[in-house]
Amino acid sequence: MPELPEVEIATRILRAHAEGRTIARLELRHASLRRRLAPSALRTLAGARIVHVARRGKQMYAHLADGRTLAIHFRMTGDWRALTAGESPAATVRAIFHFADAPPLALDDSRALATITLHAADTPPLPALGPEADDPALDAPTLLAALATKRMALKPALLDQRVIAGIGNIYASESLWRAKLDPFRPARSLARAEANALLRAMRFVLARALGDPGRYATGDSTPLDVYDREGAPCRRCRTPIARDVQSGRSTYWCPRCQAS
DNA sequence: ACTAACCTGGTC
DNA sequence: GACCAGGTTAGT
Repeated sequence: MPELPEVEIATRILRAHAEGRTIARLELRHASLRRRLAPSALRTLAGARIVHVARRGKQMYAHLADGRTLAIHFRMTGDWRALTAGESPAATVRAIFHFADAPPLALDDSRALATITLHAADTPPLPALGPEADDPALDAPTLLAALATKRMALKPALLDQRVIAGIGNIYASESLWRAKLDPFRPARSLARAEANALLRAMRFVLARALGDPGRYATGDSTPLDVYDREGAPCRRCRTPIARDVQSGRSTYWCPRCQAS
């Protein structure tokens, strides 16, 4: 489930439930989470107040009143689930925020790959991330400069969070289709007009997904143009959509519209 | 620059 | 039973 639009919605859920609240206890129900947050660190969270919830790329941050930061990353399958007091959580619930002054909030993550990490006040959380796709300071020359440092093909380069934070496997393919760019071209081969088209395409597909009320919950959602559509006709030219693997990830594209 | 690893669950 | 999955990182 989680690519950037889903993480943005999830961040809003976390904010609504946790911002301004005091943590009574963070319960970790999976060994992989306990490995990253030792019991001693976990204990220091009792009584901590969450003053601000933010998102950077696919990462959620809960900033604590004492200056520390809890970083939550869903990775492949996470989602928040509000629990009613006393409700017994599903087997796929890997962590539960118990609040002193609000109902509990559970991290439901079937694959158990999500991470929760705690960062000291003077330690900036986690890896260097590139600009957000919607950052007004991000323009074609900036994108070109980031891509110029890469030797790999365009599509895997877009998955590097240092280029643009938040672009995942689905929207990398979707953006390249919309911009009519060949995913296999060297990342450094883009012309400025192409970088501009790519930037606009990324902003369009992300905004469309974020505005789609059916995308996060179950039910109808805007159909994707290429992702998971191998063999189906291209919505522009009817050519069958192709699938290949780049850097171990599926790439979907139209061999005709996206030929270089 | 690719592969394995981290994990579980759904689908063929 | 085998293969696939929206992410990231460590190792080769």
